[in-house]
This record gives sequence, C-alpha cells and structure tokens, in this order.
Amino acid sequence: MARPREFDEQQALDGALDVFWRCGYEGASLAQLLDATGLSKSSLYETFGDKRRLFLTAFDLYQERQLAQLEELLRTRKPARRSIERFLRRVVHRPSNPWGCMVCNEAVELGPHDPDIAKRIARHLERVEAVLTRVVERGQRDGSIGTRSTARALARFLVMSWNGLQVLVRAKSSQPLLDDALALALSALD
Amino acid sequence: MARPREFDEQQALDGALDVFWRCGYEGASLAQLLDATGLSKSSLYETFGDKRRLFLTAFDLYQERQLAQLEELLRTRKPARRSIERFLRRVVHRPSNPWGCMVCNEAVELGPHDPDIAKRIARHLERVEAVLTRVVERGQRDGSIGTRSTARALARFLVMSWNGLQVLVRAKSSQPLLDDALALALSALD
DNA sequence: GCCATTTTGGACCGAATGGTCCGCAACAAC
DNA sequence: GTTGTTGCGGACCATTCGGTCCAAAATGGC
Repeated sequence: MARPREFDEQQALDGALDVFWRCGYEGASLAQLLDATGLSKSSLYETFGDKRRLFLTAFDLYQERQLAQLEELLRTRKPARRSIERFLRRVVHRPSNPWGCMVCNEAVELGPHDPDIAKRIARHLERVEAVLTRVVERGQRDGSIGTRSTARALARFLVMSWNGLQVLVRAKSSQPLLDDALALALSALD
Repeated sequence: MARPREFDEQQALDGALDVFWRCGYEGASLAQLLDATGLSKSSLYETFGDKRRLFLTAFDLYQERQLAQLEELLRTRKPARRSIERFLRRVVHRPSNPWGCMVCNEAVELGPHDPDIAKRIARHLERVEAVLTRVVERGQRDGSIGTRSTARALARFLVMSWNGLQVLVRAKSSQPLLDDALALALSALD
C-alpha cells in the first residue's frame, strides 16, 4: 500500500493499441507508444513488459473485441444475409475503419517472419471462419443465402473477401472500387 | 574510360527486390540489401541512390513485371475464364508465390503513411483493374463469364479477391481455406 | 511525522540503423 | 609505363532503436 498509479491501465493499453494498429509492430516506436499511453518508460516496462509483450497484449485485446463484435451478428434475428452485409459494409466505411484491420495488417507484416504471431493469426481466422459459418448456416435456413455451396466454403470465401477489402481500404482505394467489390462479394451468397 | 563495374546492375536490383519483397521496406536492413545485391555500400549508393530510391526502383520493376505477366492473359486464345482461373490459381500455389504480392504487402505497410507510394499503388491497381476488365469483357463475349454484372464491376471484384488471397497466403493459411475461397471467387463469374 | 512501499522521470546503455567519405585499386587511353 | 578516371572496401558518423537502472517523489499505514 503505497503510492498509487497515476494512470489507468486499460486506457494506456488502448493508446498503445491505437499506435500498433496504425503503424504496425516495427513501425511503432517506443517514443510513440510512450506518448500515446502517457506513461513513462519505467511505468510502461513495469506494467506491460517489453515492446513485444505489450504488442501481444494489445493484439489479443483487438482480436477479442473483433470477435465479440462479430458474434453480435449471431445474436440478431434479422435475415443472416443482412447481418453479413452490415459486417462487410462497416469495413468499407472509412470513418469507422481508418487503418484497416489490424489482424490483416499484422498477417502481412509479421506472418512470414514470426511463427508465434502467425499461429495466433491462424487461430483467430479459424474462429472468425467458425462464427461466419454459423451465420451462413442460419442464412441458408432462413432462405437469405443460397445452398449451392456449403456454409463452410461460403464462410471461407467471406474471410478472403473481408481481407481483400481491408487491404483496399488501407491502400486508400476509391469508394466505387470498394462498393463494386463489396456488392459482388455479397452476390456470391445467392 | 576507366575501371569497369564488377557487378550486373539488373542482377543486383533483383537481389534487392527479393529482400524488399520478403521483408518490406522498413524491415529490409541495409546489411541485408548489401548481402543480397553483393555490392559494397558505396557502390550501392552510387548506383541506386539511397534506400528509398532503391526501393522505388525495385518496386517499379516488380509492378512492371506483374503487369506484363497479367497482360499475357489477354493474349491467349483460350476462354477468358480459364485465364482468370490460372491467374488466381498461381496466387494460391505456394511454391511460386512464397511471399505474397509485394504490392499488397506495401499497400498495407506504407499505404497510410507514404502518400507518394500510395499513389503508385493506386495507379497500379487501376491498371490491373483495366487489364482484368478487358479479360472479363472477352469472357462475356466468348460466353465463359456471365453478364449479370458489368465487366468493370467483376474486374473490381477480382482485384479484391486477388488481394484477399494474397493476405491469406502471407498469413500461411491452410490450403483448404485457400482452395475454397478461390473456388467461390471463380463461381462469382457465372 | 515517520516509515515502508511503490511509482515515476529521466539519465544512461549498447547495438543497430541509414548514410557519408576517403584512400586505394583497377582498368582504358595513350 | 604513365596518367586520368572510375569503382570499391571499409572506416567513420550521427541518430535512433529498445531496454535497464536508480534516485527521488508520492502516498497509505501507523
């Protein structure tokens, strides 16, 4: 029981996440992280360990949030197809997705070089695929999604399209390009 | 005149391209570049300028090659759909595409931070889209591709799918995932 | 008020970064 | 062989990187 902390851990982590999201792992300098978290060097190292650990913590947080958000799609009662449409439309809506998807970004940056992180990404994508599979199954039951392909295959296709859109967003592609691509991806669910 | 060079410029550039492709711009250290090109520091700086210029030169080369390869699709006489299938199938064939697509990688790494490079990427994607549009038009004429969507929209969809696959390749996704996603992307051409 | 405990700021560190520069080496012209 | 020109190896540089450490500050318990 001594001197209390002057910062909120969760808030600091959010700040760090922001920087990693925007700049990637290597691209995020300690200075930026200190600035974004508002911590001093010693506080940051004391609280989160080294840069890599901090990154992993932030990355896990990001993945959990993304998955939670995705699982909301399961809970709604609207036709599944509408849920998926909303899901993809949020990707190409720039204001709410300025830096693309962090998982996609890190898959590109670290995937080939960091087996540990590659595994986390693979696991996450599998979970995303699993959630989407259940949504598609629901859509095939409620008639909003065609049955010419298995739910699993369609979910995999959605995972790919999702990542494709994220890349285009990060590349600052034109809105017509994004809209056309999105529309056709959705039409594959017929 | 005087002392002749001991290296082949094109060959050195290929070496540098390899490193940038694999590691990205920031991830490629001078030491790696020197090693891959076989040049000494002074020769490299004399020949190619600084790291950024070298990168731009290599990146341009990559884009030109990719576009040239893509344009081969135009020249064949087979049904256009088969050409597109071959085009996408090469993406998910790991041995011939171990590091994913450099344009996709750099879109993710530098897109949001380097306006100059973002422009180059945007221009390249437009050119890719243009070539694919022509291929799709041919396919719509020869009957191998449906006409429920415009050729341009389909081409844009292909650009997105292409990038999506590249991300998954770089993330070392499982082959079944890649295969399913690819198959469904192709079926969107019906 | 004093002590124990914990946080905090910042000095400090070695390594690696991209980049410059210069003296020597190698070759063509004559 | 001499000279003029260019290429080359590597010493050298400032900066930034992630990371450590310690002395001072702050506060709860008594």
